[in-house]
Amino acid sequence: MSLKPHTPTLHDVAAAASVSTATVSRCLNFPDQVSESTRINVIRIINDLGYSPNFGAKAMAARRTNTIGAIIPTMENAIFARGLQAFQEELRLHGFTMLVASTSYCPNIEEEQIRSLVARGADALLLIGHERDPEIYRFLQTQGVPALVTWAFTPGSVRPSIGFNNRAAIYEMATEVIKLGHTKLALISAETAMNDRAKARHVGIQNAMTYAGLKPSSLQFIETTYNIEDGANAFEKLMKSDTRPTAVFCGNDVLAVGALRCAREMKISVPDDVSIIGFDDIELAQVAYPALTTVHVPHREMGRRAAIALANYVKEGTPIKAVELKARLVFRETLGPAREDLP
Amino acid sequence: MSLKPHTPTLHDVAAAASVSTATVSRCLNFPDQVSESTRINVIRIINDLGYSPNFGAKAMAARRTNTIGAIIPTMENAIFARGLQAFQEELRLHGFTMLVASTSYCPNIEEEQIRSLVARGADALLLIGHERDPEIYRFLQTQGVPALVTWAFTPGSVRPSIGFNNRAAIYEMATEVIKLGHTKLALISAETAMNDRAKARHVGIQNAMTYAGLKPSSLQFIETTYNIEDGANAFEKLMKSDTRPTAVFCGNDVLAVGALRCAREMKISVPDDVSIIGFDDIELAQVAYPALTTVHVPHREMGRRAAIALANYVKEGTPIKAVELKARLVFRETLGPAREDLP
DNA sequence: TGATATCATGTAAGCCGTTACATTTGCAAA
DNA sequence: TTTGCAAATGTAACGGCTTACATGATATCA
Repeated sequence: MSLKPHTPTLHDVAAAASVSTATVSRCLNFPDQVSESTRINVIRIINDLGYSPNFGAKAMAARRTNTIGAIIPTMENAIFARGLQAFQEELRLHGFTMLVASTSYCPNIEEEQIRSLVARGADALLLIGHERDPEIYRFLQTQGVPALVTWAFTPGSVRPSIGFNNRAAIYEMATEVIKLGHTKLALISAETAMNDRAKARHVGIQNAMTYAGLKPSSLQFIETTYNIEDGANAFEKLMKSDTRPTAVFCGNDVLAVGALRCAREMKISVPDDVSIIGFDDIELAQVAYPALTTVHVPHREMGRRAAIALANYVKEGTPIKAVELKARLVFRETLGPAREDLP
Repeated sequence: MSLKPHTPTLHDVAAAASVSTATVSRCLNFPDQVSESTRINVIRIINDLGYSPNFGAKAMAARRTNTIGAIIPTMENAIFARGLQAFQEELRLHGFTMLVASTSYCPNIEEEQIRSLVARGADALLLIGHERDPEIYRFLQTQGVPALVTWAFTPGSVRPSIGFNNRAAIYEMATEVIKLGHTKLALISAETAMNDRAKARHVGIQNAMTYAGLKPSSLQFIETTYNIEDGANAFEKLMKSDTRPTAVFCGNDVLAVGALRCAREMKISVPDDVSIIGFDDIELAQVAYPALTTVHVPHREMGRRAAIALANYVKEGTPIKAVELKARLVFRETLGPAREDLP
């Protein structure tokens, strides 16, 4: 319906400059293959006409888009924002453009987005976590689109990934928590279906409990979606249960902040009455009051490394090799020793 | 370098199904124009082959991409996230896909991104704020790509926009602040160059001061980038100046939260010693402690309306008409009466 | 001076879909 | 059986760009 006022094409430029389309194309893509005089002339005409190459046509002819797609669960909170920012910045340095899509943590939408980005000609894909329908990996295979998994590093996984060991990181934290005398633990988690990170964190805590002689089955476990509100609700439920935990792990900082808010509303003192532990260490964590004890994830580093690996792979075919980064415990103010006087 | 294992094309599907490419195309785009038997057969083959249409080719042939681009200053914080989410959701309902790009508040990058999205065939663009090089508007004109401005509604502007009146909103807030006895005001703002929203907010406060008989030039004004850290630094500077303000407006909630953190570190009580006012009302504002008094921006509504307007324009040519939404003052805990006993 | 290498430019064949238009098929009515 | 029409399918042009290959012009050297 929007009747376009004839967008100028390569042809138009070529005609106006009295050269062939090939020459114009070369002016744009291989300037030094063209004599200076023609180049200057062509460039001038390009500007005059307001010419802009048609991406689709270009992609089709060149069979390359210099585009890398990133598919993340959500843009709503800052969890992936920083890593993505770094990814993009690094990609840019290598001459690539990033295309983002988000899935709302829904596998179907993820599949749709993957297909969409592939159709759009993404030269490669950045994915979060390993776990997804094998059909999808097969599809990527047929389409010849390499995909790199981040935000997770699972030793011995088939596919290379750049990330950290979710299980080990939370295991370490849980060990510290237990050392402080906590025995009644709870975890407010993301839904673990098709989410290997969430699963790994669940297992990590249980491992630590087992190691410390606690019954892993005593870990109170709530799955929920990732909003501040959800964190608050889950926390409230825990606090009202008859086996009130003394330490609450949260699947991420957003949930933890929600829990914190709920505690404030319920006049439950943190960390005196209950400890709260986050995950990710996004800015929110430092700003929260009391400041959140959490697991620091090397977002930027992860993004940067992923960009480099992917760029090199697409440009030179350098095989992608897995990289394990370290998550780090950050002790702030929401973790304290367990109260002894509770029922 | 990445030698692709021949991605299946429409032709391949057609050959395998012993029909023409036209028929396959119709199976995908107008299923009811095809007999059930062939359709089923074709679909099966499409799945077998893992065929996926080439976006570029499709765009070129159909001269339409069903893609709408959104160009926002940043994804790092949540300011635009919610609005964008709503924009995308609504777009999806209308059969469009959203492509996002961010500019880091840099006009050059913005121009680059606009060109990139146009080249990618965006049927329309969502832009934040009015102010940009007229050259860009001319370019969009030549390319026949409609653009809709949001996050701002400037009465009497040439271009239709869907947003709120930044000046009026902050004017209202400033009036309330002044009513509480504050006379020494400060504003921690985003850089105002090429940022009409920031400018409008600056002017809005000054207007309110003038109206109340205060000297607008007495407004202490700091321009900075948008990070928590920046908010903290700017706030510290203000608190150490000899004309310490009693109320500090912040260009957004992120800066305000930074200011809040700094106040805590400096043992300055909020709102007893100083009031802090945010802008946007992102989730952060409720979670902050003390909870932030701020200006609520109708993010989701804005995103939704923009999506509807753009979708209808692209599909049916319905002219886009400007919509003014209302921002709302939200009084929480960081605003209190001015202290009288200060020097 | 003629042979040859070098550089700038042109020609035209794709890349992969969509769609206007043409053709074939199937079936009901005459 | 023939005619007529609608439904199903096919044919092929086109969209904008890249690039292998061909051509033409200049410079280099023996």
